[in-house]
Amino acid sequence: MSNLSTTSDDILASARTLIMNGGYNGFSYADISEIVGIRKASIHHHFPSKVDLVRELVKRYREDGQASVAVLEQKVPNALDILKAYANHWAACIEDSSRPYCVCAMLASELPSLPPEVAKEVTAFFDFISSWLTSVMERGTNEGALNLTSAPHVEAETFLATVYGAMLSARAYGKPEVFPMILEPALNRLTPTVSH
Amino acid sequence: MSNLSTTSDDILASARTLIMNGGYNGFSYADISEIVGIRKASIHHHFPSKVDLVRELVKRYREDGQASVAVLEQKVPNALDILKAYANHWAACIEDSSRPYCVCAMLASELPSLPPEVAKEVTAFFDFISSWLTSVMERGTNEGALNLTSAPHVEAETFLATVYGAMLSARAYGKPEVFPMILEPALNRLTPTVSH
DNA sequence: CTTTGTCTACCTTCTAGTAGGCAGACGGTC
DNA sequence: GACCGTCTGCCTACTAGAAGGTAGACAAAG
Repeated sequence: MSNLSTTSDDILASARTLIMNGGYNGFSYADISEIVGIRKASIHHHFPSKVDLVRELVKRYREDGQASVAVLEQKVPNALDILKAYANHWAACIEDSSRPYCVCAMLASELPSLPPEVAKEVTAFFDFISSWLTSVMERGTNEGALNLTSAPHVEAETFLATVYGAMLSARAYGKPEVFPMILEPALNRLTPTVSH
Repeated sequence: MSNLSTTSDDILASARTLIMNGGYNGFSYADISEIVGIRKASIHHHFPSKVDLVRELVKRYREDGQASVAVLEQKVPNALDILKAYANHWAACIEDSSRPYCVCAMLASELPSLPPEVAKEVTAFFDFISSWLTSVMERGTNEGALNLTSAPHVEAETFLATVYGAMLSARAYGKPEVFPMILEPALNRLTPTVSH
């Protein structure tokens, strides 16, 4: 296993945590420097500018998401179970406060004030999640695993908005349990009625 | 009409716009200074510190919201119509990009890194909106104006999450039309079936 | 004659970013 | 195996500008 974490990985990991908490303007190279245990100038060696750093961070965040989704699709055949797994992923992150907020949700809310190179990557992330969820909705309704009341892409956007809205509410109230409280009825609504 | 805008009102108004775009750490006294046409030091005369400024801003934002809600409740008797009016308010703000994002949604996402005095006011805003929406849901289901499938407070949180999630999506995609696209089916779901 | 609102001038700390030095690892040549 | 240049990663030391904030003067209004 050559799974040793490199310094640049450590830098990206600490930046991810910092952005999750305070957004793009809420952290500095000095903050990363303290966490990683390296001097500011050394960070510039790995990522010449802050834009380079965050652009790379979001790019990897999206690529990791794409990889996770691919694994999930292979392991879980049922479309409803996929949506549940996605919701549970965030529920767990919020519950144990390991990653209680999506980096791209944070950056999306700051979009208008973000450097354009970073903004582009953030938009690309949302395009990815959106088209993936749409494909899950389409497949699920075709296979009878999902009960849709609107067009698949509308259901996909609704589900995404519910997840991200619930994430924000959990943070605003400081109550992790708000997330599953909102997601449970949302998933029930998508569950086909078994008996009839 | 003594509705002349004072300097401190101008400061608050420009700060609101700046926070809407880039959050708490995304603006400075220098930015306000440029917009209002006044020196930095003069802003400190009105609001000694940045915390004072934003605390007052959020406090007024909540008070204005409470006043608007009171007017709405008096003018519109039907609970479903109230929810529609609330959704339409945001749809209009997003459409004409006058106030395309809620100040408190912006600040809530930054909550962990916010000065505690500001965080307190933001939390108070969400508590207000939440309890208001819960009361609307309760009244609506009692009067037969709303069709709820979960407990009133769960429906309230779901509705709030949908609105704020849809706001984020509209911003992330740069497409205002995403907001009404998500809200329409959400409101339909709450509409009682007329004939049967 | 005090209060209010503005100004200029300044301070300290933090910001992203740069210049240049130094030590060790890598790879090739004799 | 000894020698040699290059490359990598980190360092100290520095810069210019922006951040939030202060001191004190001034003018107008009550």
